[in-house]
Order: sequence, then structure tokens, then C-alpha cells
Amino acid sequence: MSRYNFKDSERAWQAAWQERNCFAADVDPARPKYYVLEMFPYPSGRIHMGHVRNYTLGDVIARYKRARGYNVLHPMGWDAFGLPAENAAIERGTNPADWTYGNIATMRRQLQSMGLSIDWSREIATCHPGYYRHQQAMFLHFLKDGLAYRRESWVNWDPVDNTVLANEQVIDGRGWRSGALIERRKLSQWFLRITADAESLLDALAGLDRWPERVRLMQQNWIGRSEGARIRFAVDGRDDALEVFTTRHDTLFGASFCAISPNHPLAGALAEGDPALAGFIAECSRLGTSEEAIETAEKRGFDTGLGARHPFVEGRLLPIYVANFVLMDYGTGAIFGCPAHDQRDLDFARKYGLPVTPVILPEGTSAEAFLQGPGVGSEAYVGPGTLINSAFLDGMSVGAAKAEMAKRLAALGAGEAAVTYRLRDWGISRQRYWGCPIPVIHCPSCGIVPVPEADLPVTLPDDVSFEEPGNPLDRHPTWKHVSCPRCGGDGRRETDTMDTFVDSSWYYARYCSPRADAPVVRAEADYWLPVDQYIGGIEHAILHLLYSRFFARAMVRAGYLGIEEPFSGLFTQGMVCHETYRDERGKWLFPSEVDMSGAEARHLETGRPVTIGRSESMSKSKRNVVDPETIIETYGADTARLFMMSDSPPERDLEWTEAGVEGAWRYLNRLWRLIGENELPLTAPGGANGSGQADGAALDVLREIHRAIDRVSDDLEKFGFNRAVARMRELTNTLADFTATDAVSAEVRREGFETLVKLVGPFMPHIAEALWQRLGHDGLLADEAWPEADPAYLAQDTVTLGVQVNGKLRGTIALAAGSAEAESRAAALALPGVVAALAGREPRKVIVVPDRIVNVVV
RNA sequence: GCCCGCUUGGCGGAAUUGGCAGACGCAACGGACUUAAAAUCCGUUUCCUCCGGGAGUGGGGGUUCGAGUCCCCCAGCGGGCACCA
Repeated sequence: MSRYNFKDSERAWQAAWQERNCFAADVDPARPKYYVLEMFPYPSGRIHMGHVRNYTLGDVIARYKRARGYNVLHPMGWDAFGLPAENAAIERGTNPADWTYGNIATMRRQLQSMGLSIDWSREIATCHPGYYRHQQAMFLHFLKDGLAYRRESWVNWDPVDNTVLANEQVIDGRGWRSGALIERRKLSQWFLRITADAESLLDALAGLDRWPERVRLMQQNWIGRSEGARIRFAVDGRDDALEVFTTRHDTLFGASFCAISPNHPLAGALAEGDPALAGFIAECSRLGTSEEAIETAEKRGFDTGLGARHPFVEGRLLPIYVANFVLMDYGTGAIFGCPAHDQRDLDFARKYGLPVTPVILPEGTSAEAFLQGPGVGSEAYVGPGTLINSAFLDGMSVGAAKAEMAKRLAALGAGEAAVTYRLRDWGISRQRYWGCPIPVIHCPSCGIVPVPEADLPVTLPDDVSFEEPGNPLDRHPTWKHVSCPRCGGDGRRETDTMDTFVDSSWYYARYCSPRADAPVVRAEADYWLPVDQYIGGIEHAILHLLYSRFFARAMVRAGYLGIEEPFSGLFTQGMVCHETYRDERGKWLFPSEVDMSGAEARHLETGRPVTIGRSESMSKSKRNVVDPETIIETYGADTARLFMMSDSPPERDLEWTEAGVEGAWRYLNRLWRLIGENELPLTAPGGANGSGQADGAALDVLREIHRAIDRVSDDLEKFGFNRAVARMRELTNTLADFTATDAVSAEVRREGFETLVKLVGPFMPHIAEALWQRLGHDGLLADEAWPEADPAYLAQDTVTLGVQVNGKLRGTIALAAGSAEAESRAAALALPGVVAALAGREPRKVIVVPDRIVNVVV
């Protein structure tokens, strides 16, 4: 009895695939295409189990679709710009490029050891000038079209990473990478006009029917559409108007104040002549945006002394406050407050002694009761109702009042219905070295001048130092000093680089023509795109996926692409988890340091007891990581892949266990013994019996074989990989049983073995090739077609029906499929268990569901 | 606070979408082989039981001949958003 030699086998078959160029993809309009893409990795150093899961999932699909006859594109590349390279440079004195390319080499080797069916000739790295020059070209195109622009703005400044972050990258007031508390700063920044596509990005979500509902919801919330109205208030004694956005224009007659953001231009203007106000504003901007800061912060206002004229009430002036809770970057940065029907406005009004006028009467309440009751004491009424105290709106419902108010405002020229989005423009400036340079030049006389197309790419200088904090590009002695392309005078290069999310917003398109002299070749992109199946972690549900959807739209507008939605199918995988271990002093331990063989976990070296903690997502900080390379060296890639796909549904978290890996390894060896070492006549490979000719045991086996084909195929189509593995094991059990008894012919056995090998192929490609060869084939399994289930074997001629009495199972009956109701009924009533349960009573009713169940009701 | 999801044996999970709950695997236990171990093979394994049965899919209620699946209420766990006007 031998063990399967995975080491030699995996090396040999990987070489065979490479030698025959099996997975190279070319445009072929005659064949249906299938583009499978897993989110490309950041080259951090070594692959981790999350990568193994992600790329195994994609590879199973890629191999399955190839076998199904699709022209499959399955590429790989590197999301290679980013801060860790700079941190490594700071810590180890290396160059970010060297560090990155070194990591890529390691991780490429590791990924190749997994046996992925990837077209490596299309490999790209976003840090390569051959990639980012095209990104620069597109940026210039967007700049010309007004899609990219520069403006002074309040930004999220990460004081640890010394850079600006996008709103999406600030989580609970902290930098998504550094975890540092974010400060507000005003800087000139480059933006991409994603808000121009807010409506399209929102509306198109409905059409993404192969996306998880959860992700669509998250994007919907993020875009945050609000329907309401803009209202312009004349400011008493000034020429300018104050524009506010509200969703409750129906409550305008209940308004008792206006409030503007501390960052509002009007506030700034007033502060110039008012030191007290300037002090208040400064205080507000010191307050963080963290959840904690917000919850504990008092609602505070500063009375500017100005008044806003109510558009419909002659002589009513609403005092204008500067208030710390009004955000400049939502709506217009100004609001009107209606205390009776908004909790926050009510709190504010109580604090500053402003009038509270109810204008909505709840259903079924009398005006007297409501006005005297607790309705507007300390709790604002935000529900539906009927308008009161509101002149021409009186008696209307909230909805009707909104419509009427919008009409009246428009007639006055004082406002109109409006829609506001929570989504803000995408700030892409980063004050970092290791990113794509923004290809513009600042000229004192010409202003912002694009780098001429012929001068692209603007490459990063190699000779940079990281000894001081801040942006090395800015400190470089010569790099930024260039002459203005327009006037020839002294200019200065833009030293900001692009957010790395720009790099990953179009890489899926670049894979279609990775070496082309233009960002994309339309004919190739039109053939391959959209990505049919995109696979990655849920953590990208908003950022990367929203940016990519926007970028595709921008590229369509600029003529680079023909489709607005880059990913027609999306699958979000769960994380890989592992138990956590700590020693007596509470120090985290690696699983490889823990001896689990005894009754209690002990430290391998010291023999001291180890505390086992709950299973969590693998992370370096808790040390609950298992190195994929170790697993592949110990058990082989096929075992790692099989374990990844077994048991846990792919969308859920997967618990990595040594025992589970052992189980997968046992299965490989079982297959090897069953098929690889079974002597079969090597003649007539693939010689299946004609359907309907077999009988007895052979027929049973053939049915099992074809049922397995049918179900595994169905499971694969539905991402039911754990179910598919279960079916494969069932078929293995069946074939093993019958092989042991010699009850079926060599032909049927061969059909069973060949089918099983084809079914396991996408999961365990190396051993499948080895077994395919053992079955006497010269060609590669990778080039074989997926098996087809013969409908003749799927039909069942005998079925087993459950028989219930009052919904309780009392026995089963075996009948010919499609038996008449009367026959099923008679057979059921004759069952001893049924007779006993009836105890002489007459059934009141007998329900027969053909070929399923009989329920006798008494 | 608002929105969403999940809850099935000791464990991961399955259940043709309202029709025989626990497939497949892990772990455990028993047996065979072995001088012994590993490996392998064969069994048992939801719980209770007076061995007739009875109970059972987080808890409570409902619809139905029939509910893990549908509806209502509650609990626990997880996720997203949140000073959004």
C-alpha cells in the first residue's frame, strides 16, 4: 500500500501545464468567454490562508468553466503601490521598489505552487511604469473632461501616516490603516468627481442581480440618497442668501432658527470681524470626528446676530447660529431648525430658548390634546400626520405638504425640490512616495499644466530617503524642479501621488491587453469584459467596488470602455479563522508552538500549560496563523485546496483545523488507492455503457455516477463547493463498495473512476491529472470536457415515500415512480405501523403527494 | 438609534425551497489487522427511554394535512451606517 507522492506529482503536472501553455487565453469570438477574477493581492511578503481560500475558489470556477467549453480568462497581478513598502524602507533601509518586487517574486512562486490555472503571461504590477503610465494618461483625460479637479478642502489628515485619507478610509474617526485619530486640515487636493455618478451608481445596483444583497445594501447606504428641497433664505440686512437643504420642507412654518456649519463661508466671513466667533469656530475644528467625540460633544451654537427672512411669513426673522453639529460637506452646510419635529433641533431650541411650534398633528389626536400633552415637551414628533399652524398647508398630509411647499418655493424663486447624496467626491491626493505620480506641473504663470502625453510616464525617482517624515518626493533635490511645458519657465511637479485605490479601479480592464500601448484595447476589452465572476473579501464591499464601478463609468465617458458595470457577478468569501493560544503570561503563541497531543494544550518547548482562546480571523497580532507554504510542503497543494473547499460554505468563515487537513489528506490517499492502484484493463478508455442496457448492481452504480455529475455540476454553478465535495465523497464511497465486491464490470468501474476524476479535477487538479494518466490517458485532464449526466440514469423507477399519521412518520413504502394516488394510498394504509397508529379508527383524510409522501389524517 | 444577516448533534455543516431532519466530514468510542505503533479496514455515535416508544432545528405563539423552511413576538450573536438636516 503506497502513499500518493504529492511532491513529485505536483511539480510534474505544474510543469506539464506550463509547457503546453494550457491556461493562456486569447480572444476567440466563436467561443463563449468567461472572465474569472479574484481580487489581486497586495505583495506584503508571503501569501496567507485568505489568499489560498480566495484563489482556490476562483481556480475551481476557472477550471470548471474551462471544462464546460468556455474561453476562460483567469489572470493574476499585484496591487503593488502602498504604504507598507515605505514603512519597510524606513525600518530596514531598503528601497520600496526592491522590497515590493522581492515580495512579488516570493508570492508568485507560492501561488504557482498552488497549481492555479492562471494565464501568467498577463501578469501586471501596478507599481510598474508600464501600468501606471496609462493611469496617468487616463487621469489627464479625466482632467480635460472636468472629471478630475483640484480644490482647497477640509481633509482627513492621518498624523501617523502623514497623509490625507478619503472619507471611506476613515473608520470611527481613525485611519483605516494606522488607527490614528484623524485631524481636520485644509489643503489643496485632487478629486475625482464620483458624485456626478451618484445617481447612476445607485440606480444600477438594482441590475447587479449576481451580487450579494448585502453588498448592494451597503453601497446603497453609502451613496445615501435623500429627497428634499433647497430653500434660499434672504439674510436680513445683507445681499447674499442663505441656502439650506432639508428633507422636511413641509415643516417650514415650524422653523425657529437657522444654523450653519463652522466651515461655512458665511461663518468664515463673519469671523473676520468677530474674535468671539473666530474662537468658537477654532474650538469646533479641534473636536474630533470620532464616535466618542460626537456622542459626548454638546450641541452648541453661536448666535451670529443675523436673521434669515421666512419666505412665507412677512416679518418673521429666524436667528442664524453657527452650530457645531452642522456638517459643511453634507447638503449645503446649512439647515433650518424645526424643533417640534426634529429631536436635535428641539434640544438646541431648549438650550437657547427658541420657540417650539408644532406643525404636524399625529393621526387620531386632537389639536388641543397634542398641544397640551407631552408631544413636544422634550420629545420631538417625527411621525406622519396632518399639517397645522401652516397657512396654505393646513390640513394636508406630510407628503402632500412637501409637494405643495416645493411648488410654492419654486414660484417664489426661493427654492425647489432637490436630491442630496451622502457620497462625496473622491479625494485621491496622497502625500506619499510609493504611488502613481499625478502628472501635472504647477507653474507660477500658467497655473496647473498637464504633463504632455509624450512625456509620460512621470516615473518615481529611485534615489529617495526616508530618514525624515513627510513626502520624499517633496524633499527630493531635483525631481520636482522642471520647466513649465507651456511657457518654459520654472515649474514644480505635483508631488502628491494617487490613492492606491485608483490603481485597483481599472486593473481588471488592463488584464485584457496587459502589454498594449494604450490603457486598453477596445476590441479586447469588449470581448472579455465584464468580469463574469469576481471573488474577494467583504471588506471591499464599499471602497474598492464602488470606486471600480465609478472608474468604469469614467472610462466609458472617455471612450476607453464600452461597459459601465465591470463585475457582473460578485462573490464575497468568508475569512479563515483559527483558535488563539496564550501562555501563562498572556503572550500570544503560534499554533506551531503548541502541543495539542495530550489531554491539555502545552507549550511545545517549555511544556507549560497553554490557554486556548476562541477562534478568530487569522491575524499576525494574535499569532493564530498557519503558513500556507508549510501546509503545501507537508500535505501538498491539493490537500490544502480540498480542505479549503470542504465543510464550510464559501461565504462563511472557515475554521482551519489540523484534523480537517488530515481528513482531506486521507481522502487524497483513499482516491489514490482506489483508482491509482486499481488494475483496470487499459483498453477502451472512456467506454461507457449505452444507457438502459445495464441492470442490477451495474445500473445502481451508473445511477450514482450520473446523479453525482448532475449534483456536483449544480453545486458548482451555485457556489455550493462544500456540497460538491460531499457528493464527490459519496460517489467515492459507492465506487469503493462496489469495487470491493466485484459486482460490476470493468467498463462500469472505469466509467465511475473516470467520472470521479473529472469531478474532483477542479478541486485537486494535480492528483486528478495523475489518476487520469493512471487510467491510461495520454492527454491532460485539463483539456478534457466536463462529464454530461445522462438523463436516462437520473430518472428513478422506484421511489421511497414516507408515510405519516397526523404528520408523524410511521413507515416508508417503495413504489414505482409515478404510481397512482390510489395505489400509494392503499400501500400506505396497509403498513403495519400505520394500522397500529390508527388503532381501528377510520382515516378522515389521506393526503398523497406523488413520489414524495403520504399523510394519513385521523 | 437606524438598516441587514445569522442561530440545526460534541464540532463544521446537509436537507431537491413547505414533504422521511442530521447527507458528507471532523472528533469520540468499539472491533479487525499488527509483537507493538502508525497507516488501513469494519462498526456505533441527536437526546431521553420502563426498549413499547417519546422528544427534538435559540425561546414563545400562529398558519397548514404537514414547518428547520412561511407569519408575529422575544432572546442571543455578527455586520453595516450614524451630529446626514
